[in-house]
Amino acid sequence: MDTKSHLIETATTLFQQKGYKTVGLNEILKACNVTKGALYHHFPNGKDELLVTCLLALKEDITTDIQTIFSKHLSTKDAIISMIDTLIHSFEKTGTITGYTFSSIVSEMATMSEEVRKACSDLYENIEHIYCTKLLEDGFSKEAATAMSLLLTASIEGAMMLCLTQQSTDPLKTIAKLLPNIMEKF
Amino acid sequence: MDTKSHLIETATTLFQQKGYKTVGLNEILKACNVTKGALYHHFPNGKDELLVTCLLALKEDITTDIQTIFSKHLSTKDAIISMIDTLIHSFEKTGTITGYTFSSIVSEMATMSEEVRKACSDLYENIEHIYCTKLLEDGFSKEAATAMSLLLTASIEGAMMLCLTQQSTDPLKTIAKLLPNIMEKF
DNA sequence: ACTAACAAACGGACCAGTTGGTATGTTGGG
DNA sequence: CCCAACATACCAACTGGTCCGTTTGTTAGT
Repeated sequence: MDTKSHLIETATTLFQQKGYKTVGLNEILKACNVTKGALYHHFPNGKDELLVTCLLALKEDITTDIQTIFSKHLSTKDAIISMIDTLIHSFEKTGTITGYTFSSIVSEMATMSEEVRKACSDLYENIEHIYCTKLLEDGFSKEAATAMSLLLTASIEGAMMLCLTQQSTDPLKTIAKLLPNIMEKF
Repeated sequence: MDTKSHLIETATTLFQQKGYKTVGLNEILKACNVTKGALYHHFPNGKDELLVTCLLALKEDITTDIQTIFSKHLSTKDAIISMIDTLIHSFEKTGTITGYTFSSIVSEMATMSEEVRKACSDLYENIEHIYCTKLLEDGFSKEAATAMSLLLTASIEGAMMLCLTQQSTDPLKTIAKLLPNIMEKF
């Protein structure tokens, strides 16, 4: 394979595994036996240009991948289930999630210490617990409350990520309108 | 205020704004006029210990904050709306989201270039578009499909973050069970 | 009341290693 | 001959971290 493609593939994997800041140029270079001269020949603007190239290629891959899954299934429901299933299997196999999102690249979570991971996990647990308690007061069943509190946590967390990337508060606003409707129907 | 607290507060803010890896010790030190000797006196294990301390303190703050909001409102619905509203206002005021989540700390999004942000934004747009198209085929109205595709994107994205922090596939599994139910009721 | 002893709380120089980036040299195909 | 495609050597800037000296406050003994 040509040097440039080799560089992109290796860098993409490393970025996904460890995050952009964590991965140094030398690490990428060593991983695919390419010298600095070659890198700056193909990417005159250095690391940043390499990242952008990786993201653009990845975007195409992910989009067609999801597109394929959706064309295979009749309803959105089935497609979503199949898609999440793919994610779950990938996680169980590799121990991390790299597909269908950029967050693994812009997140340093994978490289954080166990203590840090635990602190983050504890926070989400606290939040979910608050939600769950209130939902039980609202009259939800135990199972429904548990599932719903997770949906609340996840969708708000995800909406925050979307707001940051879009530089807009629209995602949170939409979620805020939708979640009450959903809760009422349960 | 004592040096240690000062250090924690300054570091927390910087970590939230720029991400852990991006912020150097010297930057923190300069920002609160503290020397390296003082830092390593209070945090013998250096940067990592400082981060963990920040996270633990932040966890308490966030938890009690959300707890307060939830105790003020009668139903979960009202509490969630109020909470998201707080997030939206905070975003509109400061230009970024730092509250109620750790993702701003473990994410490098804020420090990424405009090109990178755009690439991420485009990916989410692609994904949402796929969802939306399928939902319209399913018979959803235009507004419902738009809102629902955002909920799907956000909740899956959030669930992935939860899986990474919890080192478990449970969040995605729960979401996979819940989302079909929700889609059917619309 | 005076002081010796000790420790906590720093201040700041210094360190090796690594970072992204550049400048120059070499090579092989058209 | 020329130019793309590298390779090599090198660079300043910065990274987190260590070491040791100094100040300040507290305690204990006489």
